[in-house]
Amino acid sequence: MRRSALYRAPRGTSDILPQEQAYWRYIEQKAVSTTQLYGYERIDCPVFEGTQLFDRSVGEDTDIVEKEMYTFEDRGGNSITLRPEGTAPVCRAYLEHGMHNWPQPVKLYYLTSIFRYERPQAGRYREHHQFGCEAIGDSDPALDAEVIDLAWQLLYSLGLHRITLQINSIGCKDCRPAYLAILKEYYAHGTPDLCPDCQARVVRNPLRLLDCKNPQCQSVADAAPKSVDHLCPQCQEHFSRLKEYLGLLSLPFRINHRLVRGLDYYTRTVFEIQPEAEGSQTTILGGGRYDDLIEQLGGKPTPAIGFATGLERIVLNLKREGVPIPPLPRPQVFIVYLGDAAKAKAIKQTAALRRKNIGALTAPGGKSLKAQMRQANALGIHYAVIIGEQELQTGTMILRDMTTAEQQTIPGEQLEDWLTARR
RNA sequence: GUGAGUGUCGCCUAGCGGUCUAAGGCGCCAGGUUGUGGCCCUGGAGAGCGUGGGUUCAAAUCCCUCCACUCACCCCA
Repeated sequence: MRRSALYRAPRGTSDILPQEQAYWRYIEQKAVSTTQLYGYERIDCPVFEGTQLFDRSVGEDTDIVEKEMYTFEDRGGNSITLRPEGTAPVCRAYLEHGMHNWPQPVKLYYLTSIFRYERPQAGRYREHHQFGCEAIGDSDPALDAEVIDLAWQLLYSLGLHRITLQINSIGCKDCRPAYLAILKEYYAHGTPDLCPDCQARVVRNPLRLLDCKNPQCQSVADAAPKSVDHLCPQCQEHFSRLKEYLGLLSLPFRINHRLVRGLDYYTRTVFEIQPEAEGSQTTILGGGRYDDLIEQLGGKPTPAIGFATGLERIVLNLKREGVPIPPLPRPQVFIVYLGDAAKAKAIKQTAALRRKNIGALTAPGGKSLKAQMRQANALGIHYAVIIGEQELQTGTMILRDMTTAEQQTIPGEQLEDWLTARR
């Protein structure tokens, strides 16, 4: 038993410890710098929203709304939900702040925690973190291509090279009903033994029939009518232009006729990026167009497209692929002292260096010289400075390079310059 | 919601009915002469074996309960 662990992080949540932070900082920095290249600006929305926002946008028949939301009543009696996805809040903000008056499309990115009540497993948590981009206010397939390009470049530049891009078009509100009718018709005939889930889907959410993973449904779904064969002329045009633009960008995409997504708001373009490696959590990044969402939320008809990617899954894949991660910066110098007079000097010197933006440490407590040196070494500090009686009297310091074990004595007043030169 | 697996010091692991007042490695702390790290050596702190119950003369070791965690299904990032 862990006596020290009377309290534990709630199921499906985890502490991101210092030794993991290099991964997170790496991804964050790359995400920020990459999106800047495409003109995105950051937005941070509240951790919770009114429950209705998600009911309306994500779709009441989706798993997320049906059984995965953290919903509760606040003290004022309002139904509140911890955000289970990032797009709806951004759209809410778009409307609330009149962003339709900004230059269109409005390009926003977010980096936040997401909450879903699920059974945790590898790459799936109750609290996880998503990085997402939304481009709101333009329907040009060139924008679709640009967003997909951004998603691809982000993952690729992180060092994930063994990835695949899949796209599909699931039509719009004009042509999808007819397609769904055809799909239902197909499933109504000649489909002897569907899994129980699919039997329910035929009525409730026929599009989802296509991505059923149940073996007995595979062949049926494979041979099902394809959405791309039943697009209206506008959607057809949109999709073929998209493919053309993706070609221009040299993005190696594959059309997956069975790619549909689990949120109801998607229209036309949907896409996913998956790692080539085996594993249960196949989707590392997913997104698509949602041309009707803003209108559904009470705005004017406003086309939009976006994607989101799970940071935990990126970390998982970075580790699996053995991608080298740049280490986080450490203090440059550790000041070691001998005796009380030297300790006072060390404290002053450490503070002075910090005020000059040089990371510096000194050991609290009455540690021996040996212990201080050990600590400097264990922390991976590049330089040690030693101040003892002799140095105090001569106004010098011993400067030791911990990586080469070379050391020299320098005048104390030169320390700052010396370190600055070697930063 | 369903299924499978696991549960011994901070981490990893040994022990599989008595020799366990539980062992080792990593890590941590302190030393290895007088002012110096990494290797090496010595010592120290640190668990009573997830929980409750049962079987037994005897349980970390067998059985059951519950709990937790992990993995997988579903779905999603």
